[in-house]
Amino acid sequence: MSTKTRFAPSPTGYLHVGGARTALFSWLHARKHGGKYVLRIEDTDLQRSTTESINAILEAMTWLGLDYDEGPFYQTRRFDRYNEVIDELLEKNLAYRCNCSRERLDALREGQMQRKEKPRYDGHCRGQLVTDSEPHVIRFRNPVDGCVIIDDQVRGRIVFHNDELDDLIIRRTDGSPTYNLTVVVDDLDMEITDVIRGDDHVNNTPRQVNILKALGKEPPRYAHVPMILGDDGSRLSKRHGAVSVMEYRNQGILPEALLNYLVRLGWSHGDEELFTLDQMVEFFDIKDVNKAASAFNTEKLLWINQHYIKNADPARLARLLSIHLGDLGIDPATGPDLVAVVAEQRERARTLVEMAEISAFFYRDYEDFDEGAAKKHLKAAAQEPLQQLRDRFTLLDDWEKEKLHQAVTEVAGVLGLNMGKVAQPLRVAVTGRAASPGIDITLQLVGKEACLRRIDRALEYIGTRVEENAP
RNA sequence: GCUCUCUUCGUCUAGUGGUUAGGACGCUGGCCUCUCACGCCGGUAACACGAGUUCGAAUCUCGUAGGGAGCGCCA
Repeated sequence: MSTKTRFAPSPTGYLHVGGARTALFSWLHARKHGGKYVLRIEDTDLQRSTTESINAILEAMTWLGLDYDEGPFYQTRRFDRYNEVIDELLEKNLAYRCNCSRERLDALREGQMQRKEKPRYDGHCRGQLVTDSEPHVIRFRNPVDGCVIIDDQVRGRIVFHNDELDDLIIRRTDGSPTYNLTVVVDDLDMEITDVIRGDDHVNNTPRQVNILKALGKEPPRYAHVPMILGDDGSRLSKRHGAVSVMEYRNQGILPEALLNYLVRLGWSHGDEELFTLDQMVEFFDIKDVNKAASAFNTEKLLWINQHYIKNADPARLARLLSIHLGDLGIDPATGPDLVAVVAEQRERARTLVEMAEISAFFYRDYEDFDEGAAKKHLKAAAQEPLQQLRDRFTLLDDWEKEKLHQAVTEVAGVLGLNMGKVAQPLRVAVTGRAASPGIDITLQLVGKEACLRRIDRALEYIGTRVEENAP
């Protein structure tokens, strides 16, 4: 049977990075083996499932580029099928009706807790005759002895003793099927060969295997991948910053960077850090995934993101950047060619948001000088060089970087100053800050008119500052 | 509490009985340089602990400690 994996999120929120990594591993495993990858929405919890969540998850999957071959399937549309299986189990006496009240169940649990036992159903209704006409749930008749052996592809062999397990509910009083039943049926019907999921499901696995055995079916291969922790090693939550995949997009992270970061969390291939999607497919092996949970490190994600920004197609970056410029209220059509700006800025930004921020001055006059930069560079000593630069620039018709570079060099030469003494005040004058791309290309892209205007503004600033400091 | 499980630099990891315990991020010293960044060269820092097994243990075994997950008419 050819390989088939699935990603089965429950639509009770956005897609978070842990889910995304599980999806990536499943996707890679399927692609690696030339198999199929299916998407299934586990929406049987009618209370908590929302269409907004479904859309958010689909959007995130699309953004990441984790395309699926089948689905999305919705469990809520498969209730008839689940009932069919439940009825079959009931008929074969592999399941039974239970009318234990919540009160009895609560009392049972409380007693067990007090006796320091593992809380579980005591099988009270196993031999009881409960009719169809009264309110009841259906429980699976779990084997009482023997054990379940799971040869997990990442955890290795795990053994569970049946006497640790109880008779789980597979159909609620309201007639709806429960998770452990629906996964089993779906994975069976969809012919899933490899179940790759978070390791919070390890303890459910023996129950699912027992249901499978009762149905006379072979279990799939399992691979339980560890969780992702926050920067501080505790469970990942909103207080760690972004956890939603789409939030990373909003913060200017490239999807290939997020995928690359995620694949290296718990998996490695020698000393390699950077992988294209094709390389991931080539080298990935679910058996190489680590067992221990790993902490999400934003610094490293930013480093990887910068790598991809540096190497991305400038035209594509320009398209993405224009969105972030728009967030700043800037229309890139009103200034220099965005692709040219990107070419200069892409090795200076770790995210597209950063790139937008450091590129804003190309499109509009800065609000104020950066305080430290102005203090350091816009002082009396800068007056003369700036004035001379202004004079030369005014006469310059051919506004391109070679000529501009020449002008700056000449002013430095004439005044007997090194380049820094001339270029830095000029940079602060033109960009408002102490850091920017090379001064010549910066001048060229900002444009003659804006440069002259901003130099005047800087000269004015220096003028008032000199006056104030005068005795 | 019970069941399952995890443990190499701050972080992600390589390592499968013999290594100066390697790489990457971060931090840091330097080079380059008109600034920032990129790039390049260097530094920092780890086998949780304790017993075994062995000539030899990060690697095998058993404990201990610490962490995680599960124990729902949630998924």
